[in-house]
Amino acid sequence: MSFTGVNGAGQRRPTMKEVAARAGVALKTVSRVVNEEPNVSPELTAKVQAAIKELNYTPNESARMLRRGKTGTIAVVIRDIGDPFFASLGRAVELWARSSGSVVMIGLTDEDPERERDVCLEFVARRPDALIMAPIGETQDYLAPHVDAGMAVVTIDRPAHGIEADAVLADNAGGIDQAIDHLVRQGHRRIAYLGDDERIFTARERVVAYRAAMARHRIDVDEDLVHLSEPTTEGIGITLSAVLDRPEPATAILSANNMTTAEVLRGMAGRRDRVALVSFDDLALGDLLSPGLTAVAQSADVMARTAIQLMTERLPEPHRPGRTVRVPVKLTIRGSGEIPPSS
Amino acid sequence: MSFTGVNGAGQRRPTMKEVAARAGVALKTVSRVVNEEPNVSPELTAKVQAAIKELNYTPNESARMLRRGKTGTIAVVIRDIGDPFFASLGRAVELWARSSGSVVMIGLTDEDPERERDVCLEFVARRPDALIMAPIGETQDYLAPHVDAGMAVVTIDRPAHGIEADAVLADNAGGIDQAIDHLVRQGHRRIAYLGDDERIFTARERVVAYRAAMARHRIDVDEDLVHLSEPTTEGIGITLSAVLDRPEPATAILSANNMTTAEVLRGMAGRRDRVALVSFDDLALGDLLSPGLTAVAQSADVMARTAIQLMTERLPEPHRPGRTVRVPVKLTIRGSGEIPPSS
DNA sequence: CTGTTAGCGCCTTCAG
DNA sequence: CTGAAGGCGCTAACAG
Repeated sequence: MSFTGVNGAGQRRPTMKEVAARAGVALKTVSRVVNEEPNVSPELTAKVQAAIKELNYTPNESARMLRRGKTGTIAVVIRDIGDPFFASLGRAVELWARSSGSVVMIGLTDEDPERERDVCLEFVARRPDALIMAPIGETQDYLAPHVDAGMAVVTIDRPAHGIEADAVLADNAGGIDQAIDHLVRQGHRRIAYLGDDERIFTARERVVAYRAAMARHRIDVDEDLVHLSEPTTEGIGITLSAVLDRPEPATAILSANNMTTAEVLRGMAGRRDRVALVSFDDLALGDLLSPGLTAVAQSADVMARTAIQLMTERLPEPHRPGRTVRVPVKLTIRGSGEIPPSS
Repeated sequence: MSFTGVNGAGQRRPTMKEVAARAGVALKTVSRVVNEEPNVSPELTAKVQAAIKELNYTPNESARMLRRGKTGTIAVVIRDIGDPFFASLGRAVELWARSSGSVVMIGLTDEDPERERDVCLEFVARRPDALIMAPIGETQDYLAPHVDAGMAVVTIDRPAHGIEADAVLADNAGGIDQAIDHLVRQGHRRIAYLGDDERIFTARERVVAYRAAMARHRIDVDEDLVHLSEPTTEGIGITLSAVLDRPEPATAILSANNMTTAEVLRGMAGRRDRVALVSFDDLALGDLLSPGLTAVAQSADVMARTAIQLMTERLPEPHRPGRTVRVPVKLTIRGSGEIPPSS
C-alpha cells in the first residue's frame, strides 16, 4: 500500500491555475465553481469538478484571506483550556465556528498579563474576525487599532479596558449573597472566605460582595478569616490551618473559585474537622463527592452562548457601543454546605 | 475617554507600504526591520520603528503566509476540549506553539468520523505546518495530498490509516494487565468489563487485553459481564444493573475509560453494593472521592510532549517513515480497587 | 547597506 | 455566461 497521494511525495499543492489548465477553462471559472457562484454552465462545472478531484485540489485559505480581507477565524484567549468553565467556552465557540465555516485559534494566558498581550498580538496579526477573551491585564488598549479596523471583541468572565467591547459577566454578587445567606441560615457566623488574587476582576467583585453580605447579616468580618491568594496546594493548606487551627475556628468556608475549592477539598481530606463548605464555581464531579459539593454554579454554556450571540451581533456593526450582560448563577445544594456549626 | 486608536474608527489597517512612505524608505527596508534581518543601519531602523509606532502598524500574517508558504500554525483535532487528557494535550501544544511563534487551531470531533473529516479539511485549507490529531475515522487518506506537500501529521491516543504519520499510543495492554492482576490478587474472579464503543481503537485494544489477561489467570470470561458502548448516564445505569443485579453478580468492575468511570461512579452512588472498581484513565479529582479512585493513569503530559517531539522531528523531513511510540501507564492505588469480593 | 522587481494564490473588476 | 487583467500585503531574488 502506498501512503502517498496521486502526485507522489514532495509535491507542491496544485493551484487554481493548474486546475483551470487541466479543465481547459479560465482561472476565474474555477474560482466560480469553488465558491459556488451562479452563472457557470453545468458542463464547465462538471469539467472543473473533475479536474479538482484528479488533482486533489484544495483552495489556499491564506490567499483567499489576503484577497478578501476576511479570515473566517475566531481567536479565543483564556486562562487555561483545562478549566471546565473555559473548556465549555471553547467547545461552544468551536461549535459555532464550524457551523459558520470559521476556525478557532486558542491561546492560553495562565493569568499572566504579559502572556495575554503576547498571545493577543500574535493572534491579531492573523486578523481574526473576532476575539473572545477573559482579560487579565489592566488594559487591552493594544487591541485598539484592530478594533478600529473592525475586529469584534467580546470578553467573558471579566470586562475589557481601553477598548470598545461587549462583556458577559456572571452575577458574582448575587452568587456570594446566596452562599452567605445559605450558610447563615444554617447558623454559621464565623465564615472564612478563601478567594483568588485580587488582581482578578471576579475575585475583587466576590470579596466585596462577601463583605457586603456579612454586613447585611450584621456579622463583623474577622479579617483573619479572609484569605486572597493564588490557589496552590501548599498555599491553601497553610490557609486552612490558619482559619481552622485557632481559638475560634471558622465553622464554614466560602471558597470563591473552583481551583481554590479543589485545594480546600484536598486539604480537608487530611483533617478531621467537619466544616461546612460552599464553593463559588462547581466542580466537574461535585455530585460524586461525599458529602456532595454545595456550589454556586455558573452556567458556562449560557455565558458562552451569550458571548457568541454578542459577537455575531457585533460582527456587522463593529463600532457600536459595548454591551454588558450579567448571567445569573444558581446555588446547588448537595451536602457540604449543610454541615451545622460544630462549636 | 476615547476608545479608538489614533486613526479613529472604521480605519483600514496600515500596510508596510504606508510605513515605508512615512519613514521615507523602501518597502523592503521596512520588511527587514519587521523581520529583524541584519544589515539595516541603526538610523533607518529607528526611523522605521518610529513610523510603525505612529501608524500602529502590525504585519499581516495572511500575506506573509502566502508569500512564505509556511503558516506557523499547528492544527489540533481532538474529541473534546473538556476531556482532561485532551486538555493536557492542547495545553502542551499551545505552550510549544507560543515558544516557537506559532499559533494553535483547535477542532473538535465528538468522536464523529464525518466531523473529523470536515474539520480536518477546513483546517488543511489553511495549510497548517503540522496536524496533531486523535483519529476516529477508518481512514485519514483525505489528508494524503497535504502530507505529500509536507504537512507533518502526528496522531495521539490512536494511529492514523492511509497516510504516513507518527503515533503516540498508551500502553493499553499493559495497563489492562496491571488492572486485572491487581483485582485478581484481591481475590476477584467475576470482573465485569465496561468499555467504549469498539470502533474506537483504544477500546478495541483494551478489551482484547482484558480477555487475554483473564485467560492468563485461567478465568473464563462471562460474556454477560462484558459491555461495550458509548458512555451515557442511562446506558451505564442499565449496564450496572445488568452486571450487578443477577444471581452471580460481578464483584469488581474494570471501567475502561474516564467517561465510563464517571458514569459508573454516578450509578454506584445510588446503590448499596460494595464493588471494587478500577478505572483505565484517571479522573481529575479521583483522589478526593471516598474511597479514592484506583486508576490506571495515562500521563497525558508525557504523551503530549512526545507528540510534540515527534512533530518537531518530522517537520524538517516530512516524508520520513512513520514512527510509533508507546507510552507506559501506571496503576495508582487509592481504595476503590482494593475492596474485596463480597460473595 | 538599500532598493527594485516579480509573484505567492486567489478574488474583484470589467470587458467580451 | 466566460475570461483577462490587476492587485490584496508581503518577501525572495536580485541589483546597485
